[in-house]
Amino acid sequence: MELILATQACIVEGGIRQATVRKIAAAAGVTPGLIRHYFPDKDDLFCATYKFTMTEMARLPVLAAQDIEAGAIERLHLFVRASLSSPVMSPRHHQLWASFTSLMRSVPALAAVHRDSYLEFRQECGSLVAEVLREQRQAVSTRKLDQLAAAVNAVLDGLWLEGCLASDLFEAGEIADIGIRSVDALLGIDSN
Amino acid sequence: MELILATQACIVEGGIRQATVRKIAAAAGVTPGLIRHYFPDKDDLFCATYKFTMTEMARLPVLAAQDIEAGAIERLHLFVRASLSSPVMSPRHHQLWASFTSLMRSVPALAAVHRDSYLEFRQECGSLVAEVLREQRQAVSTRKLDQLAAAVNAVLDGLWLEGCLASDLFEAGEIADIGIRSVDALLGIDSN
DNA sequence: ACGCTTATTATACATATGTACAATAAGCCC
DNA sequence: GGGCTTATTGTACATATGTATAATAAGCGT
Repeated sequence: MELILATQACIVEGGIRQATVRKIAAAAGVTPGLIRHYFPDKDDLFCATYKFTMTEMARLPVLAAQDIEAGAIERLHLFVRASLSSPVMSPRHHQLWASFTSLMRSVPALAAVHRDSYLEFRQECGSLVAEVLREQRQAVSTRKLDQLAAAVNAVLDGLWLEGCLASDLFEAGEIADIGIRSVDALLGIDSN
Repeated sequence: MELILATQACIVEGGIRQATVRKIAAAAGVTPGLIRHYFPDKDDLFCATYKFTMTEMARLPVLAAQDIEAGAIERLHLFVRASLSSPVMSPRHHQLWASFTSLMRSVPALAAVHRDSYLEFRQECGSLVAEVLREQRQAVSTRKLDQLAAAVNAVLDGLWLEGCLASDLFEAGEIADIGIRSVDALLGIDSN
């Protein structure tokens, strides 16, 4: 666990390139040899760190959407706002995410982690969308539902990217506002 | 130019990690020393390759949107479809894009390239959106227009990501269809 | 043919890097 | 406390890697 946090720190500070076994060990306050005691090789450590990071990132939005008091639309809005606010939306998380996705091609295990977390997040989008539509007494085919989930997921991903990398172009909370309005538009909800 | 193409090939094949000076030179059919004759260092070669790649990717969508015969909405649709179809949307381009963005932190010059191409693409979105709104006699503030452009840009980015990485989950052309419907919804256009 | 610029190679070097392994320290159960 | 498992270190190695530089070939205008 210490090693995973140290790996995150190294990647955030200098990107994948600088995240060497030695630097990670130094950041964790141990010697390089220890890493191989816990992980068969460096890619395995990266894989564990990737998994941890994705879980960490999905936690807040999913938690926000579990507000049992709220209605479906409100829950979706909470989910969107949590996804498009700090700390989920941050240069730090983008750096981690980008670093790992760039390794998918050379490390198949990382591709599997990505696929898992992607499907999980998209399913969360799908559930929330489904509840909203049910609340609105709107019946749609599963295919249309899947497509709506993909679209909602896409807006969130895209705005998340913009927010992580160009937060200076937006005011505080503006991206989340755009996200909520966009999702409403996608689902045909009349905002205001 | 040969070197830039060789760099692309190496990154696509094995990711940034395997894109070493020697492998790039081998792919280009030259010796490693030649690279330093044209580029001060490796990061500079990466920078040039990134710029080339982004230009390459923006070409088709921008070209498609220049159809002078078509109306504003149709031009926007052509733009969306080109952005969300092969070859713009492909594992190849994703691998290139992901590799370079993961280096932004450690190579500031790459961050500048990213910022430029991002702003350019977003502005293209903005122009197309503005024309559609004008065609619809819909007046909006510049701020709202910027936000709409950001949202359209986000949907395109997000769907592009999904399509590059999970094309097996969609049928041919389905992502582009979703994109067009989503953009229509964002702009309040009644599809069909 | 000459001279100059550009293209290209060959070789070398210092260092960074992932990995391996034997040795030592620490924790813990009986 | 003895003995066993686990945690941790130190060191070594083979190799990959970016970079530097001198030497050579090629192109080309005059």
